[in-house]
Amino acid sequence: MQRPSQINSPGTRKGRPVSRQVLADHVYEELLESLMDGRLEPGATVSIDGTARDLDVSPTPVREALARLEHTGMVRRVALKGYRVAPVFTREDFAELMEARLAIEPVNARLACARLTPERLAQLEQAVTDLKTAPRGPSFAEYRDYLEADERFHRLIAEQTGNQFMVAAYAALGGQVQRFRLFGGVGITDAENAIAEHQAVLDALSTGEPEKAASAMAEHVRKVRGRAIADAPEG
Amino acid sequence: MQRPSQINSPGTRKGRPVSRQVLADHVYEELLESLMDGRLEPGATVSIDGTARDLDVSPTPVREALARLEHTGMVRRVALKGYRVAPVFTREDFAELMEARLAIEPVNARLACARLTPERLAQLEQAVTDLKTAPRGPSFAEYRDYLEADERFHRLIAEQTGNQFMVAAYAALGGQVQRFRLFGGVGITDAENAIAEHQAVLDALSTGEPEKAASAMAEHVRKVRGRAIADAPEG
DNA sequence: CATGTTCAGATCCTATAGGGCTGGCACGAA
DNA sequence: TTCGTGCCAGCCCTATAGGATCTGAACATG
Repeated sequence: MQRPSQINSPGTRKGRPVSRQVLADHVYEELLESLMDGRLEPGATVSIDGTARDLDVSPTPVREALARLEHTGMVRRVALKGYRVAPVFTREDFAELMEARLAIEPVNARLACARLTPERLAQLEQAVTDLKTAPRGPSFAEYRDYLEADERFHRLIAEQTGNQFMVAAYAALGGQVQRFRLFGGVGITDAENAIAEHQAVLDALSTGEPEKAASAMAEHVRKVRGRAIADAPEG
Repeated sequence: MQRPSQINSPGTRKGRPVSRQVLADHVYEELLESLMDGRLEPGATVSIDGTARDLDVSPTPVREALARLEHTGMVRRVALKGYRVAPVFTREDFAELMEARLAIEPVNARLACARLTPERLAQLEQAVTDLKTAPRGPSFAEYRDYLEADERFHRLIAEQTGNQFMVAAYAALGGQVQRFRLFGGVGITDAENAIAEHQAVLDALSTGEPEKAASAMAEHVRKVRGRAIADAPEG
């Protein structure tokens, strides 16, 4: 084997990392990052052998990583032909996503309200703070942190429901990823408004008002949809 | 290679099957069936090499199939330790599932109502018919068709929303599978009631009443929850 | 008896080899 | 010029080999 043990080199076995890494995990994260950074554009083919060469591993772990990615909808597979990055996000896709978020996220907000713990609340506040302080320059890289904080806020609320299935349902929307893929299709010109809306949701949660949190979340999603459609460069 | 080409043997190349099979797909379906039939019990280890031997294939396609299954929540993986069938469905898990279904399925029913096509309606009617005629004997095998028809009904409604994300969210609930895994935890003693409730949803859909369809679906889920809790053998 | 060590078999994980198919290019014929 | 044919490189897919790691049992030690 060419790469004996970058992971867990024999000399450093003290305490042992809680969750050891496997090459396929590394490949998975690498591919995910490429997808979110836009280095892999929608429609591009993702060659198994090619990716293996790029990352200097064998095709086996790449296959495993891609099999997992396929289930997220980020890449699509055609038997005996290989993987492709999922096609571009159309306006209709966006409308569908917002419709689905509108069905799920207000419920999450309501449920989260009941089971909110102080430390969880602190995490939410941190996310909103990060939203406010994140740079918002013109390039993609400068929006990365903003988008990450945005996604983190919504994901935290899903997790705070304490309901594994609501988390799974939220994750099925491509939470983390769709947000990134939207960039380019609809620019982010609504930061100030969006921050205020997040703050409103947070306030309702911290004061323990479930219905208010739900309606604030619903309003947020609706407004995001409205602004995005207004900003959409093509029709 | 031991198994030269069961698939696409060179002699039979006429027209070519539209979607050729790959060994990993076959393994995936085989494992899924084992899981649903209960041959693989919750908590049991799923050995990669062992499965490969059983199915007479190499470990490579087995790894790929398991990587896909992991993302469905049916099996869990621990790095360097292997895969296990997901633990048993507890009462709390069940409560969470119902809570999530209550958030998602009525919305699906409402959306489906708007976009219902005649052929789609026919498929729904077929599902309800199958529910009525399926055998309901004492053993698991005799409930298979019933459970399948039940799941099909709900999945069809999700698909009829025309919203890919609602379909994904529904699928995230483990639609197909959780139902099967419940067996043993909560018996199916409510067939007659459940059929009537399905019929009510179907009626509302066929007469084009979105709100009525949504409320009928909500009532159905709530009643399923109620009956299951009443039937639960342990608590 | 309790606890730590050693060892062997099973298992996971990765690399490599090779078969089969696909797509593109060159080359030649109409 | 255009079309058809053959070749070749690249890719997907599966099998196999072997190193790394885990597990459980036998064994030794306090």
